[in-house]
Amino acid sequence: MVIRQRAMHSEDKQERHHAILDATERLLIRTPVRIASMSEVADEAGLAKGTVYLYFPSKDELLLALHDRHVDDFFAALNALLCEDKAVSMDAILALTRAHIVQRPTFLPLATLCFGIVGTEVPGEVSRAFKARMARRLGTAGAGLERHFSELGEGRGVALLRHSYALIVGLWQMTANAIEPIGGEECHIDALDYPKELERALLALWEGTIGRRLATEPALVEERVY
Amino acid sequence: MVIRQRAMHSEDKQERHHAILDATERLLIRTPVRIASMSEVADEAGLAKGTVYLYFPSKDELLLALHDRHVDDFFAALNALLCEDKAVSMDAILALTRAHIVQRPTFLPLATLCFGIVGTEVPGEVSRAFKARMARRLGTAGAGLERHFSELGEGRGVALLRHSYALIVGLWQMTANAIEPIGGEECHIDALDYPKELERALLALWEGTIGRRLATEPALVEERVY
Amino acid sequence: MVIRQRAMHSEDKQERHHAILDATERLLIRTPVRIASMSEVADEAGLAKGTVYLYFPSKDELLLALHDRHVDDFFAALNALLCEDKAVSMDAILALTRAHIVQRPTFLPLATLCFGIVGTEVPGEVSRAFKARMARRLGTAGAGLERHFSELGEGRGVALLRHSYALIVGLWQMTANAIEPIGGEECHIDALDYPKELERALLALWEGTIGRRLATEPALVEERVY
Amino acid sequence: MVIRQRAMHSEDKQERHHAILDATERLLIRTPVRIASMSEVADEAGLAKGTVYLYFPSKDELLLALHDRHVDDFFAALNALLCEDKAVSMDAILALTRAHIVQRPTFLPLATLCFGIVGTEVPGEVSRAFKARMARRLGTAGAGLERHFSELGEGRGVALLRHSYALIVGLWQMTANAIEPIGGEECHIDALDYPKELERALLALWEGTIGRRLATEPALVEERVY
DNA sequence: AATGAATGAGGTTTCATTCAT
DNA sequence: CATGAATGAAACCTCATTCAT
Repeated sequence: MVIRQRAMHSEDKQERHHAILDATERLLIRTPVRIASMSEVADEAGLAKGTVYLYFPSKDELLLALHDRHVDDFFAALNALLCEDKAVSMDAILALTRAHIVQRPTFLPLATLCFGIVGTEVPGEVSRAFKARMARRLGTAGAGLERHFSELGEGRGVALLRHSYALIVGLWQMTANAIEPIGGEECHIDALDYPKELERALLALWEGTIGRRLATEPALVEERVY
Repeated sequence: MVIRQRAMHSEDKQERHHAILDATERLLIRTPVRIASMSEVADEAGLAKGTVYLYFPSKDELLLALHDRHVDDFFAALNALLCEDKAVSMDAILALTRAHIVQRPTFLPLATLCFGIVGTEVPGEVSRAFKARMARRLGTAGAGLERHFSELGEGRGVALLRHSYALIVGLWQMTANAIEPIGGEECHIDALDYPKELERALLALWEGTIGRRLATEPALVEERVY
Repeated sequence: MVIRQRAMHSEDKQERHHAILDATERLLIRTPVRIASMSEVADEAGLAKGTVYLYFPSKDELLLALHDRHVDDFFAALNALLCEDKAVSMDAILALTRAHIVQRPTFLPLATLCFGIVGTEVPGEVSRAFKARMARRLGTAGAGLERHFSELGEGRGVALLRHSYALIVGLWQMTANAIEPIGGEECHIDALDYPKELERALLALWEGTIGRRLATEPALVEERVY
Repeated sequence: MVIRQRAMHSEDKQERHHAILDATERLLIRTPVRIASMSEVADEAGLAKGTVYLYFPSKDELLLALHDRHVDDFFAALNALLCEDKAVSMDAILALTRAHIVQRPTFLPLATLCFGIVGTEVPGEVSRAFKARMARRLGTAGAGLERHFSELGEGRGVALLRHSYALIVGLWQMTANAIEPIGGEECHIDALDYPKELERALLALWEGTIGRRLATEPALVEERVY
C-alpha cells in the first residue's frame, strides 16, 4: 500500500476528497463503459478501500459527487459568463457548453448513469440535497439568462436551461449509443457528429424559445433552413 | 408448475415471443424503478427461466426487444399520420407523442435503460440491427415530415425527429428523477409537469427549426414568449 | 467443482438439504470455536455457494436449521421414550440427554450460538416458526412427563423441561468456557467434569421439583447430600 | 471534540477506566441487542477511539471487564450477606439475585456474550485471570453458603452456586430469545415471566440439593407441586 | 422444446485495530 | 497521553446464465 500522509486538517480532507474524485474520473476515462468498482477506485487513489468509504458513504454517492462536481464546474462558468456586464452571445454559451460538457469525456456518461441513481439508490436526504443544489444553480443561471435575453419572461430562463440540458443529454445518448452510420444505408454522416448536431439543435431550441435569430457562427447559419 | 404445450410451429413461437414481452411489460409497469430479474419474467410469463432463454439470448436483448416494440408502435402511428394526404398539424404530432410515449408508463424508463445497454452490453450484431431499424424508421418518418413541412430541407426532417426524441427522453430523465413528490414540500409544481413542459419545449424546438409559428392549442400559445 | 447430479425430486432435495446440514456439522466439529463461512460450507458440501443459498436463505437460517435438527433428534427420542407404556426412570432420561446432547459435540455450541440469532438476526417469521416448533415439542414432551411423574401438576412438566434445558445449556457455557481448573487453586477437579456435574444438578432440580428421590445410579446417589 | 486533560496519575487512570466501562454500559442499556462498536463506545465516553485502546487492549477485553464488574457487584453483595451472623434465608438470596442480576438490564445479555468470548477470543492469560477471579468468588461464597446451610457438604456450596448461575443464565437465554411479545397472539404468559419462573426453578434446585423445604414466600409456595 | 437446479464471479460494506501526528 | 485517519481482511449475497434431465 502506498504510504501517504494523513489528512488531519479540514483542507487536507477536502484535498483527499478531490483526490478520490480525480481517481474515479481517471478510471471513468479509461473505461467509459464500465463503472469502476470501489476496489479499483481505492487502488487508483493509492488508498485502502476503507479509506474511500471514510470519504464517501457508498459507491453511488461517490459517483453522484463526481457528477455534482462536473455540473458545478459548468454552472460556475456559466454564471461567471452571465454575471459579466457585457452582452452574452449564443455563441459564447455554445462554446462554454462545448468546453465543459461536450468535450469533457466523462460528463455525459456519468450524467446518464446518475439519472438512474438519484431517487432510487441513494438515500432520500442525499438525493434531495443534490436536487436542491441543482435547482439553485438552474435558478441563478436562469435569472441571468433572463437578464441577457429580455424576451425571456419570468421563469422562462430556467425552463430554457432545463430544455437545453435535456437536449444535450438526450442527444448524446442517442448519438453515442443508439445510432451510428451503418454501411449500406445512405446517411448524412455529419448528422452523427454529436457536437455539431447538438449545436444546431440547441440553436433551434433557443431561437424557437426566444423568438429571434441568435447564431452568428457561419457554420451554423449556412446550414439553416430557410 | 404450469403445464404448457410446446411451441412447435413458427406462429406458436411468435406468440410465445410476444407473451414473454407482455410479461416483461407487466412487470415493468408494476415496478418501473427496478428492472425485473429473469426469474420474475419467467414466473410472470408462466414459463421456466430456461424457456425464456430459448426465445431471448440474454436479458439485455429481451429488454431491447421490448423497447423495440414500443418504438415500433410509435413510428407506425407516426408514419400512418404522415402518409395521409391531408395536412398534419403540430398538435396532431404532439397528441400522438402523448399517446404513444408520454402516457405509456414503460416507454421512457425502458428507453433510458436501453441507452445504457445498446452498444456496450449487447453483441455488435444485435446492436447494429437495432440501430438499422431505428435509422430506417427515422428515415421514413423524416421524409414524411419534410413533405408536410416544406421549410424542412433534405435531411432536416430526420434531424428534427432525432432532436425531438432526444428532448423527450432527456427531459423525462431530468423530470422523473430530479424531482419526487414530497408530502408537505411546496414544489414549483408546473415546472415539473412533464407532459406540459415537454410540449412547450418541443414547440420551441420545432418553431426554431422550421422558422414559423406552429401551435394552435391555446394552452401552449398563451404561455409564449413575445 | 465436484460433479453432482441435480436434485430434481422432492426427496432428492430433502437429501441435499440434509447433506448441506451434514457438511455444516462436519465443519463445526472441526473448528467448534469458529462458525464456518458460507464458502467453507459450500466447499465442504461439494457445491457452489449459490447452491447453498438455494436451500437456505441466509447463513443464520442455515445454522438455525442445523440446531433445529439437533433439537428434533433429542425430542424425538424423548417422546419415543415417554410414549412407551412402561415406567420411565430418571436414569433413562439422563442417559438420553447424555446421548443426544452432552456427547454430541456440536449441540451445545450451536445452541449457545442460536440463542443470539433467534429473535435478532432472523426474520420474524422464521423466528416465530422455530419458537412454535419448540413450544410444540416442549408441550408434547411435558405432557408425557406429567403422565410418568404424577406429582407434576398440569403445566409443570413443560416447566421442568424448560428448566432442565436451561441448566444443560447454562452449565455447559460455564464449564466449557468460563471455569477451568487453575493451577495453585485447589479445586475439586470433578466439579468441572461437565457430564457428571450436569447429571447431579439435573437430579437435584428434578427431585426438588417432583418432591421425591429419583436416582438409582450409584454414582449419583453416593455423592448425595444427606 | 471534547478537550480533556491527560490522566497522569494512577487514580486518574482508574477513573477513566471506569468512565469507559460506564459508557459501555450506557450503550448496552440503550441497545441491548447490538454490541456497540468501539467508535460508539469512544464517542459515548467523550474520548477518541485510540484512547479507549490505551485502557483496554481489545473490544473483547473491554466487554469482559464490564462483565467482571457486574459479577463482582453481585458477589460482593452475596458475600456481605453470607458473612453476617444471622441466618440467611432462601428468600434473601433470591431478593439479592433479583436486585443484582435479574433487574440489571445488562447483566444477562453481557454474560451470554462473554460466554462466547472467554476461552476463544481472549488471550489465555486474560481468560485465566478472569476464571481465577470467578473461582475465588465462588469459593468464598460457596463456603459461606455451606456455613448457613449445614446440609451442604464440603464443596457442595460452590457446586450449588454454579448450578444456580447456570440456571439463571440458561433460563434467561431461553426466555429472552425464544419468546417475544407478539400482538394478538395468546401466549402462555406466565411461563414466560422470567423473574417468577426463575425463582421457582431456583427454589426447586436448592430444595433438591439441600433436601428440605426452603421457601417462605407465599407466591412460590402456593404453586408448589405436592 | 421445456424445465429449473446449479453455478460462481463479482461487488459492497463493516469495523476492530494500528500508528502517524 | 491523546487523537482519529487509515487500514484491509472478512463475509455476505445476487442473479444472469448454463446445462443435465
